[in-house]
Amino acid sequence: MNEFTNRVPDATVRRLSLYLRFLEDFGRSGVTNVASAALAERGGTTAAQVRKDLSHLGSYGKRGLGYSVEELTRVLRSVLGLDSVWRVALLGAGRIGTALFEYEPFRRRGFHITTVIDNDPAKVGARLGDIRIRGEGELERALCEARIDLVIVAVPAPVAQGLVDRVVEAGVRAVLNYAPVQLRLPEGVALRNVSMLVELECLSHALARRVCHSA
Amino acid sequence: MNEFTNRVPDATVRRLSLYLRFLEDFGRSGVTNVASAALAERGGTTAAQVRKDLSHLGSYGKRGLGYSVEELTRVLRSVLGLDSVWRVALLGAGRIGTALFEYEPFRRRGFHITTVIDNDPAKVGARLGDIRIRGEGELERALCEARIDLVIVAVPAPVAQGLVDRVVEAGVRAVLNYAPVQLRLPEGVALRNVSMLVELECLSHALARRVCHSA
DNA sequence: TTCAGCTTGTGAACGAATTCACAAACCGGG
DNA sequence: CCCGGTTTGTGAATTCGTTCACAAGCTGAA
Repeated sequence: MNEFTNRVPDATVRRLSLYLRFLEDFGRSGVTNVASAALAERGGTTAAQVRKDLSHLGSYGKRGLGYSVEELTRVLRSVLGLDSVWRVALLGAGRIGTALFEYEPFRRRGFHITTVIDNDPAKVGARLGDIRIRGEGELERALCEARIDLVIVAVPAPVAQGLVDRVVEAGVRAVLNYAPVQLRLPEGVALRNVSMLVELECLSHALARRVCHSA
Repeated sequence: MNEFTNRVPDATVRRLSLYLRFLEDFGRSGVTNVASAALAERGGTTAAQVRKDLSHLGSYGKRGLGYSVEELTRVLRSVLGLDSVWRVALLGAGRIGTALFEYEPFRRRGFHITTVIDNDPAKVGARLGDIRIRGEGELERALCEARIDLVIVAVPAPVAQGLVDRVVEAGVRAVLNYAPVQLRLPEGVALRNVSMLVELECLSHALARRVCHSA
């Protein structure tokens, strides 16, 4: 199974991201080989699942031995597109936006936020780290000048769709959305939603049902 | 199909959370009835999906008419456990923790953060909003006094597991984890992970492989 | 070399979630 | 009341993801 013949299922990609983190930990601890069972134990899944996931990428394990931590780390980084730097623009410099901007792991993984946009006149011109916050009017120019690959949306829900339409028009093909709206994008633009509320509400559902059952 | 006979599939619960948001919007716009097709259009899914999802809760639609916005809103709030206030503790008052603390929609939905813990001596005693930040040593006492239902973990990865063990020991049954680790919890405790990195890495995978995913 | 002990890679079985397709139900008008 | 237009609720079919089970392959030791 060649890594270019088949697309990698979505559920698998999410786990690859976890495996990579575990591999980096193993590497730091000086472990050189790791079995599917060890990765599974660490990630709360099963050895069969790990092997099936990795089999989508090709055949990088050695029977009887497991996987080379170094090699598999390299392969995962490549499959996840982490061996180049991605130029990222942040839309919205509010609480969430600022927290994301300052989130160290992003930069460590090669996601460089080089552009920040906010439509609050009080913020335009101010600095976030060493980036000057630019106004909404400069959106297209900023995206183009900085050759942005990916946009993080952290603006209030009502203005998100309008901004994203312009972002897509400007040629950006990947959007990470923190705004609590369902964005509509044309085919060919990758979208990922991170909803603070959805996960919390899943938990409250679990809590509420549990109470019911024990009663 | 009665709402207490069957458990609601996980994938469905996540969508219910979205539907609720749409219903609230519809309600504000004065719409009184809504068809599955309208909810689907708004949520980027299909009418059949919406009906299947809602059928897990019971039979609240009227054929030929659709769903009563008011009634369905009430039902969803109830199923998601949103008609009571949940007492929430926040572990970690760093960038992420602070942003979460100030995230308005949490409070609007009945998630009240009444306790904040941080192990940085410089922060202990300081205030976040009108809450006094308490030290790690007071964890158990604070959880117990405030009768906490749910904990949000926003501490650095290395200390997360240790804290969560104590939280579970203290009787908390739901954990929302923002730390980039895979937490291990006993049966019966609900866990949800929000990973800033996983979603971003899915996008970079899509960009690198020229595969388009939507979510 | 051969053997014992592990561990991978993968077809096949299984299970879960989504989509399809249509009978049943409802409304308003004539 | 009956009919035409509409929309739900749901079995059946399908697609997608996970788990099982085992042959094949590697290592190190004798």
